[in-house]
Amino acid sequence: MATNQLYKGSLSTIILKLLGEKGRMYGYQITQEVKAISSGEYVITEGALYPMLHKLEAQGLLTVEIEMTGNRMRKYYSITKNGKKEVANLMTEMESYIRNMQSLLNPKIELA
Amino acid sequence: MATNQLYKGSLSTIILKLLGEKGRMYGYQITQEVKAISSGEYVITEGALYPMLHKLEAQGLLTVEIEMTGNRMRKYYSITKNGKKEVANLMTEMESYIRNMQSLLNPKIELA
DNA sequence: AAATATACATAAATTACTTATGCATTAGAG
DNA sequence: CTCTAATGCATAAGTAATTTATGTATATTT
Repeated sequence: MATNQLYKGSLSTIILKLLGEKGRMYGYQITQEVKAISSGEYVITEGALYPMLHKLEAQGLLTVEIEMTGNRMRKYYSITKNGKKEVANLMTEMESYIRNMQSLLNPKIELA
Repeated sequence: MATNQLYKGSLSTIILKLLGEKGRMYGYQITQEVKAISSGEYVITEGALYPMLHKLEAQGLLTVEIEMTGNRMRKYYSITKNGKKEVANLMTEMESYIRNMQSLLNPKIELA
């Protein structure tokens, strides 16, 4: 947290893409997965995560199933058909953003 | 311009990097340059640009020289020594961000 | 037994931005 | 030659994605 501002605006893309690839996940699991993949460089705060999950659900992009593990609640989220459409748009925007940044900044990034 | 949110947080990096490379530029010129390089996909609004230039100047990262072209004012900005240090940090953050996004959004393919 | 990790949640504060408005000069189109 | 668009600066109000702070409860590790 309190890292850089660049991650602003990418949270919904990350959540939807992750759920599209990995199938259903619960909130806490998403934070751990993202932290691990980013080598600890992107830590999703709970204050950002949960409102975003609720928003994406309200928009019909995610559905939720509540399950109990012992006495502990987990809310498993899955991507919907509309969510898949939306993630395609968001990915296009992200690719466009990265391309433009590379043109503007010429950062030393190895492209896939 | 109601485009996407991804550009949030990258304005200072873009301005400082551009000034570091191209030498001095004035505000309007920066907007045109960025619009051109991004094929019109990133349009810096004046309400974002001018306050940011003032902020970077206040932080000692830019200096300004006012010049008149006929009766029209131009404020030419140049990067300072501290500005160059800062842009190096910002570039590292940007590279890190892009790398992490590529990891998060382009999942590794399992090879046989 | 106490601290840390897991797992959810929301409210207030922050902040980078968009939108809107304003002023003045110069170039170009009709 | 007149009017619109482009050039060039500026600031204020509103928006929204976040951070920070706080809360509750269970499970695990030290």
